[in-house]
Amino acid sequence: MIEKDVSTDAGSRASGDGASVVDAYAAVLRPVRSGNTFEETVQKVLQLVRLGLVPVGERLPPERELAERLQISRVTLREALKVLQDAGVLEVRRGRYGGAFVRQPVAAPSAAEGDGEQLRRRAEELGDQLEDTLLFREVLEVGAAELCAARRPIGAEAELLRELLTATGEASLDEYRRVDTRLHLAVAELSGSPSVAAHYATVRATVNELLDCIPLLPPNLDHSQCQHEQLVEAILAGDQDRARAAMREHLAGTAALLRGFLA
Amino acid sequence: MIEKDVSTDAGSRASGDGASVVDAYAAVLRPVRSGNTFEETVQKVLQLVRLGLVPVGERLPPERELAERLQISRVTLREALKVLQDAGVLEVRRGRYGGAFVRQPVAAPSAAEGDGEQLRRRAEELGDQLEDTLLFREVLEVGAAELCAARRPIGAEAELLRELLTATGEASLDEYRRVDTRLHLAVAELSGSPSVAAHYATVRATVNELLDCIPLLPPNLDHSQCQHEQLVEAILAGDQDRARAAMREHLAGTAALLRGFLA
DNA sequence: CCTTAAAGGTATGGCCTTGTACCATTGAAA
DNA sequence: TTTCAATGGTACAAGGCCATACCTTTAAGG
Repeated sequence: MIEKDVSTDAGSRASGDGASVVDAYAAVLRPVRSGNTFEETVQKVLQLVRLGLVPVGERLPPERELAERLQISRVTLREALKVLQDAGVLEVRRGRYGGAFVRQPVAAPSAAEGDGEQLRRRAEELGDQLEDTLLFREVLEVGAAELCAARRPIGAEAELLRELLTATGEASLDEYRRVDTRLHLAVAELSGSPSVAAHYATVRATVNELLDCIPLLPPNLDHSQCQHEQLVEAILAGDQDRARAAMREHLAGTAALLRGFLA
Repeated sequence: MIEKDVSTDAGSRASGDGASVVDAYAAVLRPVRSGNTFEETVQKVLQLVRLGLVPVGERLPPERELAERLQISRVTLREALKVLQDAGVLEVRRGRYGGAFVRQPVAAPSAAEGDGEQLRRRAEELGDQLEDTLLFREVLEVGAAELCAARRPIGAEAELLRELLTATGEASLDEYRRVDTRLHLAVAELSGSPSVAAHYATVRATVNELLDCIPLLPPNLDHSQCQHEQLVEAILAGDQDRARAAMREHLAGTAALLRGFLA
């Protein structure tokens, strides 16, 4: 019953009269593909680099393996690698023991342009997507922390978390972001939902791109590490509420940092 | 420092020695596209139907509009519609005031095959993806409820939630699933993150496909409605903790129902 | 009736993507 | 030194997907 306003409007709201509150179809009718295969592939490979999964100086998996895992043809993959090579992100060497190596990123000219300039440019490119990204990240990470705690990792999984926690504690400024990313990604993976992990990886790559524009200060780092400890402790204890709270607080710090530089 | 185990393993773990705990690349190196454009388009259109966004008897937006919103060519869209037409999901009529109309789904032969038979088949098709879907759904919905409460909808947004709540309360068994979906989707949209809403739509379409295999009982329905009231009340009050708790409890019911039929 | 606007139906040429097979280079190991 | 296997580099033909333009059908409204 009551097929009036709320229900029957579903159709008309989207097509004709212009979205009273929300476009009912908006969540479904989005672009099927975010670009051509080649562009998406460039982003995927960039993710491997931005997330620090392939450290500077290391090489990507061989083309044939990459193409297979990404389910694309080697030809298309190579087009993407070519672009990244031209952009100076990768260095490709031939022959046995060759491959695509991650190059040292060009030192950001942050001294030449007041801190935050580059960040603002990036943020502008993202537009509304920035807020979306930060919110989506929060949903994913807080949820992952909670699921992870609910599963109460033991054995090798618990050991992995402990190792990563130690690593973040001992990491230098240079490697901190990379190790930090690995820790968060591990939590996402130990949530038990591959989808959560995959989407987190995508979102985090975007966030890292922004974070790389601003300086990493030791005080922030100490504070961050303290929260990491809280988080891992809560997860290993199986305390969902504390895990969630610790993660949320941790994220609030990052979000505030970014918003601060943008304001 | 400590570039040992945890960090340096990133590469080798993925390529060579076989994933001690998790494959470090797993979250990133997934198929770039989940199939050809045409298949993905079929799924998108099916989503509109499964989510009840286009009710039985109503018609989809015109081909030209659909193609534009999905960012695909009309040719490809038409191939997808053709398949759905052949499958009996849509009825396409030509001429002005024509279009692709949603047909009454064929009555499930649930009487002929003991309840849950069809469900088990579907679940088997999904495999590991089922658990992933349920977990991902929980993360998205619980997170959305919390964000939604944090934004504390007012005015038209609050009104929308109230209307949908009333609609679910007064809905008949036949329309319940559709209106329920609309309510949940509204919460996801009011989270402020389009990504959350979009992914929820996808996940929910899968869940609905499973739910449509099992009978809807009035007792479950009453219980569900009670939780809806709790949820909306908490959201409108801006009470994040209660909103999260209400949503989680609500989802636990559905998950238990599904798992029960599968066990 | 006839007109007309809105919808689905069809055809063509071109670019993107793929699968497959084969070539070229390199450095470790025999 | 020679061999060999792993890795990047190249070529070609088939199919997918797209933009565009145009045709056909239908029912409301004059």
